[in-house]
Amino acid sequence: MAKAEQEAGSGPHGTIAEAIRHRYGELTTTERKPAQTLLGNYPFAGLETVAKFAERAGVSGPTILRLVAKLGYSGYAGFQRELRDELQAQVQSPLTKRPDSVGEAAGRQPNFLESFGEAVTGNIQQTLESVHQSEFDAVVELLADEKRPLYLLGGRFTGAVANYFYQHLHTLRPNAQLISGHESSWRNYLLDVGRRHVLVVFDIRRYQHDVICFAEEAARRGATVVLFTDQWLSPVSGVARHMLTARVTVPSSWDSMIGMFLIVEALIARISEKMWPTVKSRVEELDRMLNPPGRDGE
Amino acid sequence: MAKAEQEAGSGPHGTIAEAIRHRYGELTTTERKPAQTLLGNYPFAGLETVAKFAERAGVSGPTILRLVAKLGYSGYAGFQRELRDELQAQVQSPLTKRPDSVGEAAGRQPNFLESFGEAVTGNIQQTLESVHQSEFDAVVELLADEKRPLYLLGGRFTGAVANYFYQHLHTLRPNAQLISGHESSWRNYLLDVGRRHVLVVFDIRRYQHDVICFAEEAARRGATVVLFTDQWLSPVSGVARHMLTARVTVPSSWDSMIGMFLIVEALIARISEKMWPTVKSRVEELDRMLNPPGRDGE
DNA sequence: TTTTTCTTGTATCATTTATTACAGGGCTCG
DNA sequence: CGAGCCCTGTAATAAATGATACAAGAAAAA
Repeated sequence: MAKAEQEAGSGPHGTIAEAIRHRYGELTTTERKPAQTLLGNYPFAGLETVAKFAERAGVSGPTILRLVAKLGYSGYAGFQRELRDELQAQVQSPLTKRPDSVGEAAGRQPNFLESFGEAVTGNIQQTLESVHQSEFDAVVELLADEKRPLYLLGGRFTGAVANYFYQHLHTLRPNAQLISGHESSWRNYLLDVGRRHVLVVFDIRRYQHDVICFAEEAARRGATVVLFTDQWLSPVSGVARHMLTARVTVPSSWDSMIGMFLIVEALIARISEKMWPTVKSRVEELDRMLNPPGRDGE
Repeated sequence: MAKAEQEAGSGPHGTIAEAIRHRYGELTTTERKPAQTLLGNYPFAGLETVAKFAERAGVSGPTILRLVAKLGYSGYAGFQRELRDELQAQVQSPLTKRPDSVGEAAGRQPNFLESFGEAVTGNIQQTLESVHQSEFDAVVELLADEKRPLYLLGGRFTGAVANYFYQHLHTLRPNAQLISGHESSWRNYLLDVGRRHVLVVFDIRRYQHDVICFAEEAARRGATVVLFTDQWLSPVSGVARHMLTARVTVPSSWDSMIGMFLIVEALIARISEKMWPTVKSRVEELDRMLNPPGRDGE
C-alpha cells in the first residue's frame, strides 16, 4: 500500500479539501454527504468525533471511516491531525503578514527587511500575550530586592542578552554578577549559592546541557531560579520558580532574541522606576566618577 | 460550583486565553507550564489529546486536567469544544480579529508591558523606514566577504549587541574578532588595522569617548567603518562608510536596543542565506565537535 | 422475476482517552 | 529541626471513541 505514505505529510494534493474534490467521483452517494458537510464547514466538521460528524452529516459512523479510508488515511486520528495542521498553517500566516499585505500584493516582492520586521512584530505580539502581568511583577519584585544576591547566566547566543541585562542590573543595584567565561569556572560560583540567591537563566532551543546542569544544581542548593525561555520550554523549567517565555521564530536559520530582549528591557524599565530614589543617586555618583571635570556632552 | 455554567457558552471572560491571564495568579508553578504552552501556541496545543498536550508542556496528564478544571470546565471535552468554537469564530470573520486593542481602548489603563510593547513596535516601524535597502545590501556584501578581517566594538550597553553579532559572525565566517575588555587593551588591536579591515561600531546617545576615538583612529588607518547608531547620530558618523540608524526611545529611563537588534538579526539572516554552502558545512563541523558521540538533544 | 453485486447501517469489540484515587516529596510555618 | 499542608506524578479505573464483522436492503443485470 503506497497510499500509507500520504498520511505522513500532505498527500499528492495539498489539502484534504482538494483531495475530496479530486476523488469525488469515486465516492458513493452516502459518502458524498459527509464530504459536502466537511467542505461546507471546513475544516471544523472534521475535528469533532466520528459520531458527531456522522450525525451532522446524517450518516452512520462507519461511513465516515470509509470516506476517510478512501482519501488515503489509515485512521481517523491521522486524518484529524492533517486537518489541524492545515488550519494552523492557514491561521498563523495571515496573522504575521496582516497589515502591508495589501500594498505588497501590488507587484513588487516584499523586501527582506520588511518581512523580517513583520515576523518580529508578530513575535512581540505573541510574546506579550504569553507573559502575564503577575509573573512580570513578581520578577520585578524579586530582582529589585537588593538583599538577594543575583546571578545571571546565558547560553551561546542568549549570553548576550544575559550580558545586557547584567549591565543594567549592575548599574541599578549592588550584588549582581554575570556568570561568564568558560564553563569550568562556573562551578566556583555554585559554592556560594544558597537560599537567598536568585539565578536568572536564559535558555532557548538547543538547550545547553551545561546551563541546565548549573541551574539544577543552584536550585538544589535552594536558589530561586528565574527562567527566560522559548515557547517550547527549556528543561530548566522543571526547577524554575518564575518563567518568562518569548517567541523566537523568524524567517532565518537562527532564532530571534528580540522577544526575550523586549521582556528584559521592560523589566529594566520597571525595576528602575520602582527603585528610582536609590537608582538616581547611584547614577549620579557614577557620572561624577566617569566625568570628573566639567565636560559638556549635549 | 456555579462556575459549571461557564462551560455552556463563553464564560465571563470571553476567550480561554483571557481566562488564563485572569486566573494566572491562582495557578501553581507546574500548571503555568501548560498554560504558557497553550498561550504560546494558541489554541492548537489544546486541541490535541491530554497526553500530547501534557508531553509538550513537560507535565503529567492530571496537571492538564487540574488546569482545565481551574478554568471552570468540568471536562476536557468541553474545554476543547470551546477552543474549537473560538477558533472557528476567529477564522470565519477576519474582522473580529484584534480583540485586545479594541476592547482595551475602552477604559482600563493599558498595562505596563503592553504600552512598552507598543512603543517598541513603533520603534521597529520607524527603524525599518530609516534603513534603506541599498545600504542594508551593501553591508551584507561587506560582512560576507571572508577575506576582509572583521572587528566589532560596542559601548557600555551596546556592547551586548556587538557581542551577540559577534557570536553569530564568528560562527558564520572566519576572521571575526570582538573588541572587549578594558579600553586600554583595545589599542593593541589598532596596531594591525589596515585598509582591508572592517570595523563595526555600535554607539548611541551618551556617545562614548573611547569608542569614538577608536573608530576615528581605525578610519585614519584606512579601515572601512560600519556604524550602528541612533537617530541623533554618533560623532563616528563622520568617518563611517555605512550607517544604520535605529530608534531607541521608549517609556523608560534607559534606551531600547531593540531596533538595533532587529537590524543585526536581519543582517545575520541575510548573510547566513547568502553564504549558505559555506555556513552549512561550518555549522555541521561545529556540531560534530561539540557533540562527539551520539547524544540526542532535548 | 431472479440472481448478483454493491452499499449501508446495526451491533459488537478493541483501543484509546479521560478521569480519579493515592502516595511520595517538597515547601512552609511553627 | 519537625509536623502539616499542598503539589504533583504514578497507576488503576471508567468512559468514550474508533474500528470491524455482518446482515439487511437497494440497485443492476440477466
